Amino acid sequence: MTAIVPFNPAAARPRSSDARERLLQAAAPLFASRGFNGVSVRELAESAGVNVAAISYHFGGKAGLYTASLEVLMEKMRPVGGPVIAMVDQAFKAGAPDGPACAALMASIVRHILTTLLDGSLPPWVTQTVLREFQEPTEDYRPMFDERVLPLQRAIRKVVAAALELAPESPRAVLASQAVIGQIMVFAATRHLVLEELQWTNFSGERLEIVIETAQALVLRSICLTLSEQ
Amino acid sequence: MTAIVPFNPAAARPRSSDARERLLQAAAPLFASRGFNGVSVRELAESAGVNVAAISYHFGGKAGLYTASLEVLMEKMRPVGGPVIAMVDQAFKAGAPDGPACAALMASIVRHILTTLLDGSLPPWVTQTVLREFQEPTEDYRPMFDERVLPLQRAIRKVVAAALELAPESPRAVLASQAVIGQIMVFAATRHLVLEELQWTNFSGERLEIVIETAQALVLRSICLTLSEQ
DNA sequence: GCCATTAAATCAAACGCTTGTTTAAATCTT
DNA sequence: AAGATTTAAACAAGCGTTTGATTTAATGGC
Repeated sequence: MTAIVPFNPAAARPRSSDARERLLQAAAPLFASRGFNGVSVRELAESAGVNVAAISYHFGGKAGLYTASLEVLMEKMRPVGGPVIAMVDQAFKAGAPDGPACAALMASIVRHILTTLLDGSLPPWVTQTVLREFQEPTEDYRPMFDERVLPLQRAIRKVVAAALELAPESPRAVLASQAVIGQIMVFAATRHLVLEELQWTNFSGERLEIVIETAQALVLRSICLTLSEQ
Repeated sequence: MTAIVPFNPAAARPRSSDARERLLQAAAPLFASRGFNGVSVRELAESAGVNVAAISYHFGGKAGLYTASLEVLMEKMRPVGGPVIAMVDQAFKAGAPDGPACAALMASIVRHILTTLLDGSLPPWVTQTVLREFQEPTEDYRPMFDERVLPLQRAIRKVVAAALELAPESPRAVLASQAVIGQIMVFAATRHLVLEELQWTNFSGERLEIVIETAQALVLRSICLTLSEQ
């Protein structure tokens, strides 16, 4: 009569708990491609090779599994924004950097974000889910957004504001940095369209380099900067 | 036993067919905010104030209603891309325009797109649905994409390629135009985030003007152009 | 002008099926 | 032996769709 209540995700798990891990791994790509309502618990269970009841048992229900899979997904996003934030903090440690330093910094940011997003090391369903939550947030998403996405936005805005000599909180700085973010993220958001248009199959190697160089050139020009080297 | 088969959308509708119109109007916002699987037929019917059976009767099923509502939605998108394509065609009638002409043309394009997307005349669920289909296309969407979105992309690419003196089919032109499209569309895609960040409630009047001017400045600089006037 | 005729549209109710969840027995692990 | 885990089966509720009767609106013969 009383429900078995083991679903404490943080608690030390006494056994190997095979099913839990298998579900967590199988769920994310399915949710990513068809959304929460587009996937049934039976499909999730079958894809993970476990019994349907395992979902309620380990996660308290379908919604709990979604939340948990969203958390592991956001963890995978850490290498995208983390280094960028660190780089910006470092550069601004001794006051706002000058023009050439800003240019070099922004070039590194563009390269790092596009590399981590496009080079294939990050599973495609990660960006897929983040973009979905971006425009149609579930309530679970908000804290992750505040923790992961917003600091990245703020970091980029600092650089843009410095380059354009604007106050970081001014409307123009907010809008300009949003435009810059759009310039970069569009390649992740429309990944398959770009690949189709160029008749490419992926962004590896030389092709990624072309994307990065083109994006760098446009981003830097848009905020009145150029790379001084050569 | 044989099904009544009146669901011919194009055929002249003999009667007023109240329910059909009411469903079509109620469905789009619901589908937009929660997706095809997120809305039930009973909810659709109740929201439209009609009987559940009306959906199967008039559209052949829930999927048919979705397709139909996607069509009226794409029709609402016509004023966004249509004039842009016309403007570009006009400007390129006598060969590629020179620098200043390109700058003026691109400035007009940015102004037109941002105005139609943000000034509130277009219901918010229109862009919402388009962006959703963009990254998670249903099969109904593809022909509409080819008809509406692709020509707009091509038109913008022509201008970008002309400004950067690249062949319109070259990878760099494709990528650069995609970055420009990202600069513009990011304001529609992250509409609520930008509003929240600026503590605005909408993009009307003076505020829209700031957005347009900022976007124009960044887009033009990114493709090596400036407005000659003043 | 009026009333039977006919087809379209609407309706409440039920259809078969899938959904997410729960149960209680069986199986593992220590 | 005892608790954690897995299992097949069943659960109620909701799903999209269909049914057959009823209402509505235009038509044609008189």
